[in-house]
Amino acid sequence: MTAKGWEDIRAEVLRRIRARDWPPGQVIPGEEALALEFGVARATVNRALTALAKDGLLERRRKSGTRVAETPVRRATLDIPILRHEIEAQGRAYAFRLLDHRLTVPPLAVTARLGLAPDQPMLWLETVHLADGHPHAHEARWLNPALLPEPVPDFAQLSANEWLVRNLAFTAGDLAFLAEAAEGRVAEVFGVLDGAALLVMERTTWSGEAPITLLRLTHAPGHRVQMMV
Amino acid sequence: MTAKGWEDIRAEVLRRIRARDWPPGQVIPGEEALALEFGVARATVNRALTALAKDGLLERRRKSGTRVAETPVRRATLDIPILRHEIEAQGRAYAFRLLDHRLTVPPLAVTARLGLAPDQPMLWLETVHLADGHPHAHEARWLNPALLPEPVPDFAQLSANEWLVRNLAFTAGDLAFLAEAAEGRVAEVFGVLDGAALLVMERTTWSGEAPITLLRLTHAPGHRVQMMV
DNA sequence: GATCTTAATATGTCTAGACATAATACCGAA
DNA sequence: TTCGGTATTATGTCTAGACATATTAAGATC
Repeated sequence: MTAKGWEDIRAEVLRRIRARDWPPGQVIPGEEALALEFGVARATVNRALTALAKDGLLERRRKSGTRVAETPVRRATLDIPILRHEIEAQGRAYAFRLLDHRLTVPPLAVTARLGLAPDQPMLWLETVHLADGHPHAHEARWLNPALLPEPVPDFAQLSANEWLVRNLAFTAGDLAFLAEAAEGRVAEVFGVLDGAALLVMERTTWSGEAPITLLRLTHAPGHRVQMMV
Repeated sequence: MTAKGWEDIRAEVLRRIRARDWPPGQVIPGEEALALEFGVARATVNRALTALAKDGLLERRRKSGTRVAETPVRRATLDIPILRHEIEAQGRAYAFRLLDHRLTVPPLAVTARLGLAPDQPMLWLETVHLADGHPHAHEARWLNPALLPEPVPDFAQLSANEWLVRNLAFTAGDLAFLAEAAEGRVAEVFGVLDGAALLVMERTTWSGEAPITLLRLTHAPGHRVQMMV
């Protein structure tokens, strides 16, 4: 076992985990011991183990040491694209149409989720994104008006998403996928019957303590969101 | 701007990117220059920039230098849980029932997707996962029998997913989410009408060149798959 | 002008040693 | 026994310097 770089060490440790030389839950030798065994500096071992820990295969704690994760959690990563780029990357023409926009008091569920006062008005935007003229996704968005400049940008010209990406830094956010039956305007946009199964992506973003936006993106029928593991 | 650790430097560089001090596409100062500016060693700057590159905010190339990514791709990570753990973590009782299992030739779409000979039989497993006795997810799985030991594990006792996680290392895989209308046995399992919108996770995994399994996990109505950004 | 060779350069990684920090183990006092 | 304080320990991070490597730019040759 001639280990030269940190990736070799990473690979060898991974092999031992998979081969059950170091079974789940077991504490593995410390960095110093491994550095000695592999004939490298401790920093090199550290880099390899840190990488494995980031991938969820090891759990590391000061003083306790490093142990093999009980449940080898697999992590998948999703690149959240700007819709325009996603569509143009497929060689299709992108366009969008702003269906509705107004300042209004959102439902309680929305303000509660964002931690805002229940009677505070927010900017409501409803947009349909088109690929080669066909509806690709329906976007329903609540936007915190406190974070917008005066005058408010013209979201009929520049999509809210792109404006946000370019102008507001977000520090935290979460994202969920769910399936929902089409109804009302969404069904109408996609030209499907009420009740058709559609994939919805829900997203909230925050700038420090201040909520930026709550977004529901309903995809066209049959759409798949692909991730790499 | 007193920068002490690599995370401070990461934060400051991020701030400059967002503030458009360094606009998209622009080459930023080299590591040596930044190390000088921040009063740290080059390795510390390297760590910060490497982290930002992994997050998709910078693009780095030897000799060319480091530039701000044109499209600030956001990456979300999904921890793919073992269903039993996910359910038990919510304080609910986990159980599963094997509805069907047999060795049979899969449809063409399956063998084509996995790159196997079209007439090669595979192990078909249909399972329902229960939380507190209520159906939580319906699992339909094709499994490559060439990778199983003799005798074949008893998947009525140990769920196929857990057996795989524990015994087969996979090197690659992909994952997709889609919405689908309930029908047949799936509708029956969840006690919903045909046509109800359900969230489906499709997953294929490989061990080197050999496909391991193709899985369709249909979630209970209303289920949300949550990710952190 | 076109192609091959060579030098220059920014990032990638390693080392040896040092100090920081979190978490545990130990021990003494109430 | 229980509660705090203290020592110990493994990981986390930094430094200064070095060499490796990919890639581009410049130069030489045909």
